[in-house]
Amino acid sequence: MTEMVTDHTTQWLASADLRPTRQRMTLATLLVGDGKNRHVTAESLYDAASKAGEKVSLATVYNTLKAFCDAGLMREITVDGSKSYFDTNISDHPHFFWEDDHTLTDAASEQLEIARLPDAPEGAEIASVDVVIRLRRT
Amino acid sequence: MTEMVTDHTTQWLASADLRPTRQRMTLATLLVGDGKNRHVTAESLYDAASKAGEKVSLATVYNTLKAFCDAGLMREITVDGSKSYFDTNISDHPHFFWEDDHTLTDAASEQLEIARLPDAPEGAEIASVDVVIRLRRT
DNA sequence: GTATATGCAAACCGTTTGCATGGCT
DNA sequence: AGCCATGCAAACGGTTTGCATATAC
Repeated sequence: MTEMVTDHTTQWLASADLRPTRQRMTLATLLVGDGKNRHVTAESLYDAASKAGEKVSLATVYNTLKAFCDAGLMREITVDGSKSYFDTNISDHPHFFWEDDHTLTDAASEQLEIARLPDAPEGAEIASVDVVIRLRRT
Repeated sequence: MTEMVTDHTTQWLASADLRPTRQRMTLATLLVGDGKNRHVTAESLYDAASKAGEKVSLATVYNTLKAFCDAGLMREITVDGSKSYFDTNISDHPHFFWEDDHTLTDAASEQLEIARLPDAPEGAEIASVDVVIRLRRT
């Protein structure tokens, strides 16, 4: 009888029909291995993989993050013109952006209440509403 | 007796103690000459100046936009990872981002009502809250 | 005259791509 | 076997910078 054990990370990849290659498993484990949400840049994830002793090229990190986003497993967040952030939390929620160290964290979506939103102009519909709360350390 | 005429554009520069050089006057006129708000990228402003027959280098457009932002005359808006947008409307207000043609327009701030905002985490204070409403043409 | 702005081209940095190699099914 | 993923290095696009020249005050 075949063992049917599939951990969280394996399932995460399988749910998007992405082959569980060594590199993808490495990155996916770093991203969702512990079930927590994470915000990374290509560089930070590359560094994390390198520090973990895993060999992945930076181009593959970029390609993989893009693949994860295309597959709906992650979301790309635009907060800083100079680099891209990727979020494992794909639900609609606001973000804290720490201006001092250019870090991104989640804000609880229940704590944000938008009572009224501008109407979409003629011929357009709202695709999404991005809320970024910029923080300064006191 | 000296003529004291100072038009809107001249005053705009003067209010920020910026020397009214030919290039700055050219760009400032394109930006606020008619009193309307405008959203530009370095490239779009450079093109506008070129089409108007004015000679300004692209590097100067970048430097000038940065100078205008540093002086508090404009605001840089982050909506698209790949380029920077600059807004002549420095008041706090939400933006529409047209995903189809990567264009930025203002949304009326009176139409946005945020009833509740997440508390800033320990040791931090809210610097600003950016709201970007992404639009898709229907 | 002196400080500052400009132009140019080269440097920069994050990201993407082409192509040859290697791995998954 | 066949398709897809990977790695590398080169290309890319937006932005910045160093330095010589020109301009405002």
